[in-house]
Amino acid sequence: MTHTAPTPTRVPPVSDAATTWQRILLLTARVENKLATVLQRRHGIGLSEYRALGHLATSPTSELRMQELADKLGLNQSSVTRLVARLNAADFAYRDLCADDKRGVYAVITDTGRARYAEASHTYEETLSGALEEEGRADPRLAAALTAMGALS
Amino acid sequence: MTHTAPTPTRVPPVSDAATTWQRILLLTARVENKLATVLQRRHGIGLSEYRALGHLATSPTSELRMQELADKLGLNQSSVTRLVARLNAADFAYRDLCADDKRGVYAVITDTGRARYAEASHTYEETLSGALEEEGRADPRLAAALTAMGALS
DNA sequence: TTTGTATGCATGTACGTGCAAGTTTTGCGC
DNA sequence: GCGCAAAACTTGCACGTACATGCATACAAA
Repeated sequence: MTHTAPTPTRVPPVSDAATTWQRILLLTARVENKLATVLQRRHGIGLSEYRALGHLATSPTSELRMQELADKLGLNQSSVTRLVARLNAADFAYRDLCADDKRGVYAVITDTGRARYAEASHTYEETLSGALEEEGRADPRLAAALTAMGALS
Repeated sequence: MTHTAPTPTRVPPVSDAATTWQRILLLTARVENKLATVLQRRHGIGLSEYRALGHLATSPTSELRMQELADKLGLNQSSVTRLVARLNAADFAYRDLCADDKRGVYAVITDTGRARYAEASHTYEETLSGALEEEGRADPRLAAALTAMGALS
């Protein structure tokens, strides 16, 4: 008889769902990376900063509670505390205490912040749709999915 | 005539592509978070560790060059240096020098690592498909897109 | 061989984020 | 009114990652 090597654990095969999920993650990583790089180079702001400004700028009152902003960004409270601190340091936003609920804090966008966002949004939109089109060309199945979701026209 | 407030910059509307992209990001954040939490709680390993083990385990030689691993994971080379160091500390992998190219380093999975991956993969696969189904139910357009890509059956 | 350049990693450092703990305020039951 | 849990933030700390740099090796040209 032949020697049997000390059998290493059999590893179950990777499912289609997991494989596809990996593709999705690599896609988002590439796109997010490109967005971050371009935004930083051309406008000197990060991705979270940009998106925070976007939410604040499109708020009817130009302000948002910290927790609201956290939810919209998919970050937690403490991250938003520091994010708003950075925006404040750059004069893109300031903190304002709620009169009615003294626990609450509003993040309010400044005109400077609004202007910076307006400039950057052109870059952001262009870069995003460009990147998505490119990804779509490289993977027709992805293109179909993105179109179905409204990210590609 | 009426007073005109000091006109703040007009902010261009957010495109459909950007809105959809945000939905995709929030989706991936939720799913990745759930995966990370469950994997950490039930098996004591992080997401990057799990995926690295997966790539190593499914490699025909049970090993990968550092840079290869970085590409597959969507991380950069320095992150992988530290990732493999963590795997090494946990006895899930070890570093092996290439004989032919003395610059090169292989990350090699151990039987312990392979076993841990095999255990965790059940959890991972279940959690992933569960999360995707749930997301799909909450958003039919997303369900269609995920199905088109092969992530949902 | 020697020189110059590229490749493959490792290390120092900085940054953004999450978690846990702490503070202040609110609201509720009594 | 009083106590007390919950809510809204902030802060300390640790972790994972990226970028820049450095080092050793490989390769090509002279």
